[in-house]
Amino acid sequence: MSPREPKHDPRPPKEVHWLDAKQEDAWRTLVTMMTRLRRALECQLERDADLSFIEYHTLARLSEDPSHTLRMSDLAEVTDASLSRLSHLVSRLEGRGFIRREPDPKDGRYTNAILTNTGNAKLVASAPAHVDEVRSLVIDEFSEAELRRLRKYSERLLARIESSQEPPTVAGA
Amino acid sequence: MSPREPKHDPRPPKEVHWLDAKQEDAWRTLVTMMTRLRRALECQLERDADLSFIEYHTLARLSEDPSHTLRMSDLAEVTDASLSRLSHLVSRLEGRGFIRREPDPKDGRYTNAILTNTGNAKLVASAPAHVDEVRSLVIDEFSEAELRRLRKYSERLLARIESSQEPPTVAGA
DNA sequence: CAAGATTGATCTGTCAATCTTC
DNA sequence: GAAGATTGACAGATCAATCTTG
Repeated sequence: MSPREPKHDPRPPKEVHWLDAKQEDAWRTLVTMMTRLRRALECQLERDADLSFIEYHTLARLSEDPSHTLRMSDLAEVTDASLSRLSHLVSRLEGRGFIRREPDPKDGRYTNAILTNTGNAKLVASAPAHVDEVRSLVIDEFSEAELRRLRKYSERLLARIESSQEPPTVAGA
Repeated sequence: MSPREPKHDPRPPKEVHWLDAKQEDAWRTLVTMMTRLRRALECQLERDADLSFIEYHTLARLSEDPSHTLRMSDLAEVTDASLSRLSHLVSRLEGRGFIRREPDPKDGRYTNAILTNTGNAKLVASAPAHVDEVRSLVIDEFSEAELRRLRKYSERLLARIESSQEPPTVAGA
């Protein structure tokens, strides 16, 4: 059933290297934290701004560009969304008047997503409460040094994830 | 627009306490890490076991009980799911033969979710590859001391989240 | 025809009823 | 009637086409 079952492998099945108690504990705590932190933030935004986490960040990333404009594909990258998900999502935000889309005049293959005045106003109105929440749930808990360490740990995890997703290299290449 | 706009508040609008560059950086890195780690694990499980993260953990939590049985409400707690979400989810797992449900004989208000032999076999077949992934993405990156610190940080965040969700206390109570 | 983007079908999660048992 | 659980309608995400532009 498992694709990694060594059916045609002459070696005996590998012993599974289970997590020990401390590792298991650390892992579960991390998973629970990630789940609940995400949920807490989603709830705050939904309640106070009627925006999902990713909708908020879509508006936020657009607002950071001097011309309040990003290509759909770039916006997808910075929001960690697939282009398909972003396209659906931007359609909805467009329907609410927060974003509009137009083809890039330089190259019609690209679509520019543009933050409208309404969208910017929405962000400005929503940001304070959200920043308060991020502060009170995360930032205020840690000293400067701890926050640095937390960032460093996150970066190390990100590096692992990235390298695990690189296409497999050809042996001997 | 924002519910926290002090429309009828005589005090001047509060200055928003924005994040400074380091805080912003730490926060974004943490968010990105949580997003991508979750996605990496979801993908591994989907690919190797045709299970979502929460489906896997539903089977796993059941398997830890000596009688491979938990009440739906308890299972919802340990998987961090709403009862409604769990009910839909268990229906699907039941359809695949991994779980069955029966009313608690002691008290018909409760429903017991029971891991079937098929479900247990599925878990046993799926666990090694998943544990490998957790190891290679997370556990192997950190020393024992670092892992302890990571757990501690997560616990502190969890404590913040919990206390932020307590019902507001009555002043003077 | 390759890259960017959209679309539609399907699946999963959420929310607000509803049902059941004590 | 209260707690546990389920249900159905709806919103959102994913995946595999499909469409468009250069």
